[in-house]
Amino acid sequence: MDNSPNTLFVGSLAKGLKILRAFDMNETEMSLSELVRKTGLDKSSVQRLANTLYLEGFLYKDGVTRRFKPSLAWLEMANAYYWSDPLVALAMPKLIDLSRDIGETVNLARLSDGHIIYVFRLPNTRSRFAATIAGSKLPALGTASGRAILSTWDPASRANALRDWPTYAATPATILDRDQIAREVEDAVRNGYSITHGQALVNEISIAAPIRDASGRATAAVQCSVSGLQWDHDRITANIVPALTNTANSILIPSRAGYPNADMNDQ
Amino acid sequence: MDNSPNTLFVGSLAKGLKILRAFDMNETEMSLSELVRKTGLDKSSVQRLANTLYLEGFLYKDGVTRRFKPSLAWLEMANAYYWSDPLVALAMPKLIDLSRDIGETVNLARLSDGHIIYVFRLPNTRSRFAATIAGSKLPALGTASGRAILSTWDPASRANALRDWPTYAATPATILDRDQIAREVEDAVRNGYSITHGQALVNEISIAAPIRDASGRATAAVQCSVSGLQWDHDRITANIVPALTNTANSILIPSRAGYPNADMNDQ
DNA sequence: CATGATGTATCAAATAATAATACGTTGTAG
DNA sequence: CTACAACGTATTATTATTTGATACATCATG
Repeated sequence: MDNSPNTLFVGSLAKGLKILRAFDMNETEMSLSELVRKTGLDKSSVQRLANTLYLEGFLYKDGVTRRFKPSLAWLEMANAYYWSDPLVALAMPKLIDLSRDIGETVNLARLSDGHIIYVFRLPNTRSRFAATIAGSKLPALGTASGRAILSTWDPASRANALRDWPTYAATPATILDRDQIAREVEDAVRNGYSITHGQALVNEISIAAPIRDASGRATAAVQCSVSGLQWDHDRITANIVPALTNTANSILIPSRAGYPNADMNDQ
Repeated sequence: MDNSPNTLFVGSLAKGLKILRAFDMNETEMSLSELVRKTGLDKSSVQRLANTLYLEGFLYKDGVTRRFKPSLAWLEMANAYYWSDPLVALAMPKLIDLSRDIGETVNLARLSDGHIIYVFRLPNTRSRFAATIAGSKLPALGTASGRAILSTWDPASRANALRDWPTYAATPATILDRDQIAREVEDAVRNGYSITHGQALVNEISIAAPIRDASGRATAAVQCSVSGLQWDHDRITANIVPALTNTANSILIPSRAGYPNADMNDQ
């Protein structure tokens, strides 16, 4: 496949990871042959690799159906991530306060390769399941968080992102026109926050404010999601935006002592 | 090491996983040589494996310090887990309601190999960071959730667990005496819930109710954590316990069509 | 009962991972 | 200012490990 024929590259490990990545929202548990189909790997390889993952506790295996699925070890990995990302510890208490304040769902979003990943979420109302769990991934250009982040970038980087980042539809209302998205980002530059209607879920309004680093540039955002059936633009501007932007602005990312602010996560 | 000399076992993959597991609460980012020390693997192996994990996007690498740390891919794995565990979708909306009701932190806890893993958490008050992030792992016998779960087991299995499961201290107040823990479990059998004081965090009171499957046996629990400085036993019994047990009882795990209720996760 | 799909087990062949070694850089101590 | 130690990186011959073809077992279907 895409194996670098590099001597510093362990193909078997990469194949194993490919099996881990085969599980997602749509494929929550898979048989051996389904894994073969989805990964494109050899049957024998999948057999050995999946078995290894099973023996190592990274996959559960149903004794009856023989199907594999993710194990709780996957959550322990998330836990290790949470400890490793300084922004999480920094933002968590403030987002908890914000969540209590406005009584609506708030999220911490991070940028990763043109996509937004929700790092943690504090749901306050029943909502679509997808909107309540961490680790969800969306094209950044289609999210309030992505646009809020972009609004802090210099014009050149912004233009590149607006040209290169992916866009695909999540709901019928998803905006795919890059010029229109560019205008939304311009709005965010002026306002200090971004707002979207039904981009990820129908009738969901998202409001996001960027979390700037010492240089003023953002790679993360605080996002609030509310129901379009219960909130209109005026009430959002009055009751949510101030608290949201305050929260985002109060999160001060320390530039690493000795080094310029190099962030491992962004871009 | 502990390699099964099995032909269905891929050693390189297992070593790669060992590197992933090296990251935890205490070691959030590691250099090459730190990884060598922590994993016990050969320097060259770690070099190749870590490099592979980096190329595959499972580790970030700081360009300046050359240190590795978990990537956002670890959260995407958590996301796949959430989709794969039917209990999560079942419990999430009810826990959100519960969280609003009582205004305190509620968790979904799962049993895994004598330990409790917090599957998701809905924090409502600032608290110790460790208590706000998913994927945390604690010895089941030391947690309200673990005891609530055990209280639903038949006496024989319960006795085995009380004998075999690990116990180690998380706070100075942690109870390590297995006879005393057995009495706490007996209390839970009578009451339908379990309550602990300062077992995981100082001054934290935890209350947990078991989530029973069709046979009446539990491998998961709803847990609520409150501050011992603000809550006493009476108020907890009056204001939290009813809502908590109601919530837990309202979560009905469907036995899989055609199969007896075989759960891949437990024991 | 035959057929096809799937999970499991085995084994010879050779590819792909190994670990020793050497090199370049950085930071510290003498 | 030099020497040394610690670390990350690169290279290579050797060999062990992974490979994938094959065969067998089990189960569901018509």
